[in-house]
Amino acid sequence: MGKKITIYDLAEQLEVSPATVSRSLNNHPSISLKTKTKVLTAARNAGYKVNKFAVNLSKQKSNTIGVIVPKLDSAFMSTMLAGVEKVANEAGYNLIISQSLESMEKEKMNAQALFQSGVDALIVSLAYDTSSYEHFTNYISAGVPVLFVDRVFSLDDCATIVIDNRKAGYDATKHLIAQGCRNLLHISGHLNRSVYADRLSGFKTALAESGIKYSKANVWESDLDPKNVNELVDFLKQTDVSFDGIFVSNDRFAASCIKELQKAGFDIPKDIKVIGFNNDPICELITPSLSTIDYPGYQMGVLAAQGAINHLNGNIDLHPTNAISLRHQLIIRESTANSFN
Amino acid sequence: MGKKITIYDLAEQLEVSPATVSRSLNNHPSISLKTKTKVLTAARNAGYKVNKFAVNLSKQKSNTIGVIVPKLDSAFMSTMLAGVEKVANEAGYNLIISQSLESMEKEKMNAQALFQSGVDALIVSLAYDTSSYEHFTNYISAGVPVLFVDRVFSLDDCATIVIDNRKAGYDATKHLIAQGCRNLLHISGHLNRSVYADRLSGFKTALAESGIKYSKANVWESDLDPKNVNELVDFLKQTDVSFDGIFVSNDRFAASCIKELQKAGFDIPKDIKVIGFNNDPICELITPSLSTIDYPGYQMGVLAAQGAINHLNGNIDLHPTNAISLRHQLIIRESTANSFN
DNA sequence: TTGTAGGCGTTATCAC
DNA sequence: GTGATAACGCCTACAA
Repeated sequence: MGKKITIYDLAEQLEVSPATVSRSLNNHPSISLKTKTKVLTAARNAGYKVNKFAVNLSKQKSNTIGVIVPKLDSAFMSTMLAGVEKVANEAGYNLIISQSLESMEKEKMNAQALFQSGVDALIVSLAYDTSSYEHFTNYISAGVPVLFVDRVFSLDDCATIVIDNRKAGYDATKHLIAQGCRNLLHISGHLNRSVYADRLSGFKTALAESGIKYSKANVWESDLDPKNVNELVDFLKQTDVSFDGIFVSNDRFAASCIKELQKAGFDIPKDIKVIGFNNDPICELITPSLSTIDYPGYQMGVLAAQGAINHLNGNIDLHPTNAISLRHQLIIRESTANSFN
Repeated sequence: MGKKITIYDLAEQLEVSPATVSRSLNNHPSISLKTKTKVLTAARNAGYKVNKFAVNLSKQKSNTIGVIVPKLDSAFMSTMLAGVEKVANEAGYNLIISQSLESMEKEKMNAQALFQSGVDALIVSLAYDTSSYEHFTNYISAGVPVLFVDRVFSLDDCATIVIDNRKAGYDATKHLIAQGCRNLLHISGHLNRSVYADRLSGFKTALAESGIKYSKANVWESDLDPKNVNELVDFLKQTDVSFDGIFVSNDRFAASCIKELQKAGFDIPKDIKVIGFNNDPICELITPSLSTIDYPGYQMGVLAAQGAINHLNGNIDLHPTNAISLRHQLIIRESTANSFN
């Protein structure tokens, strides 16, 4: 454990001032090539490492971006984060990632901890039950940019990276209808989350457009936790309505539904067609394979990080609005097929 | 954006010294309750927030633990990280999480970035192809504790949190044998990773114990990326040996295998029984459901974080060795059943 | 119990 | 092109 060597040590050794050393290290324009290289080699030989703590204090910034996501264990989040990380690292930023585990309380704590630790920007995908945004106001009033991805709040001061969930919900529903479904059920997440509210809205539009009457009985609001899939299946077994098409706002839950419905004697897709959302790898592993909506997690991460960094660099965002919307795609598989062998 | 308020501001306002303010804020023992509360309330009213940058510089520590994992998108990693986070947060530590995406190069870069950013400890689960540990030596020589979880290096200076993979591999194999399998194939990850080497070792032991001859033909070394499952299936279709039992070192890959084998006309478990590893949620979603080995991700995370923090607090570790091994569990499901309806 | 003053390692503003 | 020197905000001997 060689003792830390500082710019003062180098300065002394080279008989120049600490300022010169500092400037050389950061290749400041007004420094002669000669001294610069002299300093650089000396630094390398001495095994000099900048002390980030000092840099941070001096510059009052951490070169760190905080990220809060509901859970880490989905392919969507993983790729989204890979996108964020790529851009962030290239720009010299570190990431502090934390998961709210779908709880607003935890999200609050994380937000506070990240703020305390001095992140330069915050990227958030909201927890299931987050209902207020007070835990972000200190960021906003401190001028720390907050960007939302996927599960967003629409705050004037914050950018959002989303897809057109209304259209996606519409597309999914339309597909079910095109496959002959008439008694549709939409399994939604918490309607506080705009992603779910928007998908429901698209669902309604599709029904209306096809002359299918909508009532509250067509929606099942859920926390989308596979643990609770049985409540739904019990309901489906009892209900008078014979649903023939289900649009689930989440692949994992859709997969569980299918499995449990099969256990309960339903034939998917013959009796009931099912479409999910996310294009999680699970879609291709279950039987029947799951139709779904695909959307670009990596891209969303890239854009979020770029947005943050642009803001930090003081670049003017080119977008007139601060909401970026990406394209989704309907993926048709077996679970919505008309005849499935 | 109220301007930052510092302990000097409070000191001036209260007509005490900055030191007193500092001590009150950190409730130093030698400070009168009266002044302490006075300072505390004043701080609250003024909306005082410590400046972590200054604290870090002063203390030369960041109160941050770095974590590097291969990928974030598995249930195992997510729960492991939840365990780490719980313990870390309770002890006042933040987490910087990054994913190596199974690449040693990325792992190196991450390790370096985290070191630069001054983490107080590092928790690592190694990438698929990591073959050297040079990128950790600067930690060790700087006295920063490095702990490995699950996919570990056995370095003298580093703690490891693992399960008994040898025994787990043995148990999985024994189960296949007990179910009547005689021509066994083990699909392993990279044997550089001790987890996989150990499971293979257990596999061999089980074979030997049951009087089944082992040859290299009984092992298929793979990167366990579901994208490459077809190579395996092609092999299984061509080979003369009619394998009747497969032990896959990873549930996701096992799930893909099952799906592809089914497409190729194999009946699972009738023709071939399959057991995986991890107890990923996927196990219960595929058909047939997947037998596997369960192991305690959350616990492992907790222990890793505790180990790190104990070290940082200078507590003497109670364990005579620095390798902690946790218990695993065989989970029997349909994919290894003798008669499956 | 409280105050003083130096240190933590860099950066940045002036001068020269 | 380079050098002093003052921040940056907090901690902590050492004094009082």
